[in-house]
Amino acid sequence: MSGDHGHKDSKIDSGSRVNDSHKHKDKHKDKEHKHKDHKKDREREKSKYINSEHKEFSEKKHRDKDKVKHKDGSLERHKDKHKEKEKRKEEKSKSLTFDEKPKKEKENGFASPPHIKTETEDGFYQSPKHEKSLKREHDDDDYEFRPKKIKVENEKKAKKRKQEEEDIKSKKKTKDKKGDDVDGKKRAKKEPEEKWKWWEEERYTDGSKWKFLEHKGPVFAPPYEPLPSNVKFYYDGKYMKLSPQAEEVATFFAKMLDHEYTTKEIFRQNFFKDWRKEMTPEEKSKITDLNKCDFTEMSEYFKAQTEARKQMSKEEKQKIKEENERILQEYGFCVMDNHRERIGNFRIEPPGLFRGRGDHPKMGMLKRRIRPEDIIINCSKDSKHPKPPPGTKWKEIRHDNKVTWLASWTENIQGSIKYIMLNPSSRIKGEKDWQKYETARRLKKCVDRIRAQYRDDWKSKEMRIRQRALCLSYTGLLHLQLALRAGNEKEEGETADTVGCCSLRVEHIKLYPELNGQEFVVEFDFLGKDSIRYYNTIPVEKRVFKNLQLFLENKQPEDDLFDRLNTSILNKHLQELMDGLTAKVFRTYNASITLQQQLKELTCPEDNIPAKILSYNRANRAVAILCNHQRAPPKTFEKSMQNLQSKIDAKKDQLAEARRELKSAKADAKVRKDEKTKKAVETKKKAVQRIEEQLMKLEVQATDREENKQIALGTSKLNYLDPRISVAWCKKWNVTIEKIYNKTQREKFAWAIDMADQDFEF
DNA sequence: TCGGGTACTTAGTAATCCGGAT
DNA sequence: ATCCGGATTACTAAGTACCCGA
Repeated sequence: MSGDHGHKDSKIDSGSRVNDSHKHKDKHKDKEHKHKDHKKDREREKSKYINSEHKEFSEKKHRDKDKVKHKDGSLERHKDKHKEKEKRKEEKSKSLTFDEKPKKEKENGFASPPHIKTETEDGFYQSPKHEKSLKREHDDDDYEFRPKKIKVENEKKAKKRKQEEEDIKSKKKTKDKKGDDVDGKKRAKKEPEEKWKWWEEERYTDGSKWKFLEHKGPVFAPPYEPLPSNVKFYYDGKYMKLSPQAEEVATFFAKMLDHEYTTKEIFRQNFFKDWRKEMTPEEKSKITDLNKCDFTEMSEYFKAQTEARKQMSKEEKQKIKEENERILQEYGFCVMDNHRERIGNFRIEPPGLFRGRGDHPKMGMLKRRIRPEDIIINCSKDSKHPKPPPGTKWKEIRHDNKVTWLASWTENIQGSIKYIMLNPSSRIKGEKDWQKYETARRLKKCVDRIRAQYRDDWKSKEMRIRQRALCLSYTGLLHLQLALRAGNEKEEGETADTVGCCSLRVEHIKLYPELNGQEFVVEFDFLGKDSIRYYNTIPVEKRVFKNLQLFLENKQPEDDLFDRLNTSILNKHLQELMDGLTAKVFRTYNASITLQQQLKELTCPEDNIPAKILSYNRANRAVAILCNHQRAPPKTFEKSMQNLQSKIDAKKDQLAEARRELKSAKADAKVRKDEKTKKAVETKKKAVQRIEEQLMKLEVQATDREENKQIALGTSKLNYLDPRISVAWCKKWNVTIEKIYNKTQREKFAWAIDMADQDFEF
């Protein structure tokens, strides 16, 4: 097995997509040039100060992380679209070209996080490419694959690979990692097939994603059930019977009445506009003011329904559960190349009101009901095609094995396409994931080269090269150090105003020649993906600072910071530096390398298991902070902390009591010296120990939770951390994998769990 | 080069599940 | 048996990346 997945399958067969003659024309092109002076009264304030030296996490740092509330409103953007566009065009035409080959000399020292150096020094695994990739070769990298153990497996694999088209059921596996048993039993019934180790098999080299694909199509949202007649809607205080269509849309609003969304003006406007489209002419003429609409009875009705659902008897609940399970078994799986694979989202999104995140101009719009006529089915020709519901037709059936989706439709809010795809545990997702980490590992090997190069180019007399280096230095700064997202352009007025690296505007950074005793400090403050605030201050080299100053010159706050840079230019350039390198690889690389480094640093060999896990979580946390993965502090957070604290207090009392007992038992034993009392002493001693352990466990838990208040670990764990690092760590310290990954995660990372041994190095 | 389109990953939150405490 | 709260799962929005044709 080689990790040397060619990373651009999609490129291989460009243009060969079947049937791309289908245009989806229902795109929303009616963007009235609305004013975008929408107030940025962002609902999110959960921003957090991110320490610039995120690399070194000490526990203290976690505890006294300052929180900076988002006092905002300052980032208003008043743009004249036309002017803006023209300006852009003009600037783009002067755009830089990065046509030169990178130089090779090194001169390190760009404010690089220390760990990176360390990492690059160990040149593990010289083992040169055994098994070259099936796809294009990469200029250099020996993809050190994992040492011996894996090599053995490679042989196994070699044998297997012939069977390719046949049903390959790898007999013999089931080295159950303890704890899997439970799952094992459960699924054994449903899945006679033993766990398939796709990672021991050959990948497609022709750009196809599968040879055979059969599924039953998606599950549609249940049809609308009109309200009982006693649930009434009032307009201007008077009862009014709504037509079914209008009523349905009204219920969407009624269901959200408790949510603060419904108080927002944009939401209300959008909703009302779309609602009116569903009304009969009479309704339309009557209902002209949303403020006069009274949805409370509907709202009450739905609340009662929810309540009733909760109160259902066990049997009823069981029945529902079984029904769901049945649907899952029927529609939740497909057959792809001889294997039954779980589908990720087999249900069509039900109609409702669009809930954008942050300050979204389209919040409240009606998300329409999707019908079979909207659905494109993708499956293989020779499969049993899914049947549309009686009396309906699919929009189209195609057989495109260059893509991974099973069904798709065009959504009416943004006009984008939605897909039904496989679960992360599937081969097709897993391979991609694995490949992603291999690309990041290749970056690790040349990151020093990249850094050295742009530093060198910087000094170049030649303007062109210098400019290229500047672009790169932002890469160095923004991607390597800060792990920012790339920052694609977005259509204004279509989405919330958020930015990433390339789309940063002048108003998003501040330069301080001196701040808190540090020289040349850059402050970042902007809203990123999902309108999560990113705030960070970081000292930079003088040269970088000066260049940034230059960039800010003669610009308005709402101008682009990097006016000649966009993700496409950036990625094109990165591609030249390393095959498969794109902006997002830096995030993956950064996250994984940080985890590995933090684990090394934080894990104490003599710690017990809970303490080790705390260390793991802290390492994970370091990454989450780096990547700015935040969450709203759970509503119940304070209370749950209190509960935990009282548990700890109780435990402490218990411990004191146990100690007293032990003492008296000892005294007793001294006097009496018989077997019985001796035994009693032993028992008491054990009790004390046990309680001490429990106490310590609770305290660790409290620390962990406190530190986690507004940081979400899940996202990085699932998307950025090479699972093999975690697996290796578990093996090294004898921590069972279940402590780190839950069942779903174990399924997703089955490949890593199976293949990584404790020596794995990212 | 630009806009449009497509495919796929990454993201936070809401809903639901489930197990332990009462 | 029920209730509570944390853990898990479901959901779907919001990103990245890259292709294509004019």
